[in-house]
Amino acid sequence: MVNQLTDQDIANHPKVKGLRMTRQRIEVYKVLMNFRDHPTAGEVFERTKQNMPSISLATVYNCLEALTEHGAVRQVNFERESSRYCPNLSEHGHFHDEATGKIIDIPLKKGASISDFLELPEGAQISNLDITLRGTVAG
Amino acid sequence: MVNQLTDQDIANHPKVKGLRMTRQRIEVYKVLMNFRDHPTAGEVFERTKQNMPSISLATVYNCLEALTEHGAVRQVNFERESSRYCPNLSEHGHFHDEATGKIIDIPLKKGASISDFLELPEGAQISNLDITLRGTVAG
DNA sequence: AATTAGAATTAGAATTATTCTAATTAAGGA
DNA sequence: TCCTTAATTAGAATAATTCTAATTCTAATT
Repeated sequence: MVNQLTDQDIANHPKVKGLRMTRQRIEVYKVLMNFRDHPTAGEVFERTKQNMPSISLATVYNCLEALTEHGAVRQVNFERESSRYCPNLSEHGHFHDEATGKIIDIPLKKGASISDFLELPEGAQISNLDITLRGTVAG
Repeated sequence: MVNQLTDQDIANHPKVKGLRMTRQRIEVYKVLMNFRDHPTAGEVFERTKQNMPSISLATVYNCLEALTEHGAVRQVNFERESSRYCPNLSEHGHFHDEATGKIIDIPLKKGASISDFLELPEGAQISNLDITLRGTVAG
């Protein structure tokens, strides 16, 4: 896959404003932005090594943590599999296609509210919502 | 906590019909049914040892797997924390209270459908749905 | 340009939940 | 009771992630 975003685009992206963008963090974020297939830390490591062979796995973990804590990236978990990383920050769920293994983002319907759907306890303040689906897609 | 269900109740529970209920599986299932607080495998191990000191951790894992595969129990995951186990088989989500650490079951509203809420892809067949919330409850 | 203090990176060790292995034991039908 | 199969067990192995401690980098300030 051809990269669409330059290092400058990445380093100046509004989502990373306020985070010190080192060379390594730029590479890691670039991998996530240019291959939006929900890679694991190990996969990100393999991909960043293409451009930056000296990067270490620990650094990839550190960068992913920094990006996640900063809110530039979401960590996605399927059961206890390796965490996966996703630069799509809009509210969305994840559908794991059991036939192909692909993970696809599922947008929330406009205007829909989680409280229309769940019996939330009185006074609940939701800081985080994860919706994970498993199944197949016809076709 | 005082146990409410006897071994006979447990072994003959409709949800485990068709599953060979060994002494160990009875103990494990009893722990889940009598303490409905979403314990980890390690916590189940500690609790079953009270009644059956000879049980091994591997067996607890095996029993939990057998019960889960049989559909008598649900495995619940929060990020990459230890798996937790839940004998509530009705469709529900899980709310993780960040203040108390408690996990509570969140029923789906009657009549609500996931497709009212998410833009599912054409022809999607959902085999499994997980909804996890994190936050706090006033009070 | 040099200094410096704090942060980031690195390699490798450590951790931890879970799974695997191989041997033993138990269950339940013949 | 005997027999076959499945379940249990202890301990080793695995794998993702985190930790440690040393080094290097950054960027602000002199």
